[in-house]
Amino acid sequence: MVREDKAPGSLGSRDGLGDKAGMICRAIRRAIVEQALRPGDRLPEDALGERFGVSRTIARHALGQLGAEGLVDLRRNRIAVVATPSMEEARDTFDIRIELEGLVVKALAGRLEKKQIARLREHVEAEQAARQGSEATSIRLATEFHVLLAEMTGKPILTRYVNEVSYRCGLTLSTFGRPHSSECAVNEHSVLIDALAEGDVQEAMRLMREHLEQVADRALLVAPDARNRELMDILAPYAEEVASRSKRPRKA
Amino acid sequence: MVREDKAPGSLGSRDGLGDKAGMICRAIRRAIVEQALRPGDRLPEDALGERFGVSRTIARHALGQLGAEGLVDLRRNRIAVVATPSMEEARDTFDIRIELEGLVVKALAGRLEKKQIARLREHVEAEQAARQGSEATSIRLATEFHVLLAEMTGKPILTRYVNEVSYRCGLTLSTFGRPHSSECAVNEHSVLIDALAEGDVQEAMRLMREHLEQVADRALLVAPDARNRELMDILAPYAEEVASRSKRPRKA
DNA sequence: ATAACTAAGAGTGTATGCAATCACGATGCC
DNA sequence: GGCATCGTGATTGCATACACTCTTAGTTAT
Repeated sequence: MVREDKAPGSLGSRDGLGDKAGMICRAIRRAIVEQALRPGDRLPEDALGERFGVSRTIARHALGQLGAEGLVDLRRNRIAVVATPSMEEARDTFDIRIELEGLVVKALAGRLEKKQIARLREHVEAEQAARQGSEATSIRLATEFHVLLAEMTGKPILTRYVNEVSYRCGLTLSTFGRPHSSECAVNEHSVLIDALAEGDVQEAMRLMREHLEQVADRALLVAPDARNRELMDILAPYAEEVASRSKRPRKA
Repeated sequence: MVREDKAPGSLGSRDGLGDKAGMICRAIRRAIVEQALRPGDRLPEDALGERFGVSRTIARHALGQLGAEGLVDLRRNRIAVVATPSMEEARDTFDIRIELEGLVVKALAGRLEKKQIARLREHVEAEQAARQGSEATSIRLATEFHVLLAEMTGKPILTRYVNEVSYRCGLTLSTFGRPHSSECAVNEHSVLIDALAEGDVQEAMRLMREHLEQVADRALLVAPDARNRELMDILAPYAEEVASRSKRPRKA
């Protein structure tokens, strides 16, 4: 045996964590993107460990990773919570996403093999099918479409970053977005594939940018009325009124 | 007291780790960018813990973070080592960096306050001064210039990513770059500040892109002869010849 | 009744211990 | 002499234990 393993210095499928911590990370990421976990939800180390059948050590390690990815907020001596991106951060994240996925498109346009195109169309079909199913699956599949594209570039670092910002965008959607805001995205995915297959870089770039702008708009423009968490700023005008009733029905 | 803390959902200065793990992370990052730690160098948990006066638990946590950032390679049951980016990953990283720092420039051009400009010029002066000092300091300051720019955008996520790719680029330089390859970068920093101060977005973007392309070229074009690590691909053509001598003088 | 104070419970921060795995030199075989 | 095998030390994977901090409910004083 000549020792060839996989790749010496590449962080191919990141999560260098043993495996168990990686499992927890993946589970939580998925729960977040499917909005089963929502911003502000608590993630106590004990509970996580017990739920996944591991010790607090592992759960803690996993939380550390998720914290580094910006999906959970870690504050000293405080229970970890699912991150609540600010409006500013959200806009920031989408801007970055647009640039990164621009790189993806540039790398892919005209270079997709038939098999890859088929794989993409297959995924879009799954997205179509999911529109009648649970919204959670819809959102997850939409996110995974972008991840899939990134993976096809074969560029590990780019893939990793697209992955990360995509999940963060899912979190943003969860924070600010209205329900069913990912309606028409499926068609946009479809025409994007067309452009990529045809090799029209300019058009593909334009489509991707437009698509992401629209996703961002759908996610961000409806912020004020859609959610009632972190309402510090929304409530500010009413502060005096509220001051009378001192009870706060905070969710368990 | 009304509890206003700092910012609820922002990962301001990341490293959510208690403090000690964050210390280790910062120390190792710095050591890497200063090329005191070089690709492939081993980072055993015990040794780290002892060196920093903490237990293996903390060292391990820190390594986890660095692994997530792609600065160290974490493989199960293996000693952590400083990452050795492949040529492909290196190119990849620089591409991403160019896009991200493009965002920085776009956000900054014409919007810099006098104080900020002064701060930047001050930094460039420090870079100038360091050219006569140790190369380690030069490289670190050059990296920190870009980080400083990113911070001035006030965009936390963008700052975080620029930070990460910048450090990764430092690692790339360490892997492929020739000594003294950051010679003229200082001037490029200086003219970039001019363009930013003047508010010429187009010119600033062009300068930044050109600057980074040149940094990449200096770092990557000299790969074949400068270093003899990870020479799998370089040696491929000579494989038959090499087959005779089976000794491999691997460094301790 | 309200507000400040206090004490118990909950949860994190960190160190340590043990089992499992790996690296590497020693040993034996061809 | 070269090559495979084995055993020991080195190192990681993981769980547990304890100290410290924060939260919160109960309590007392005003």
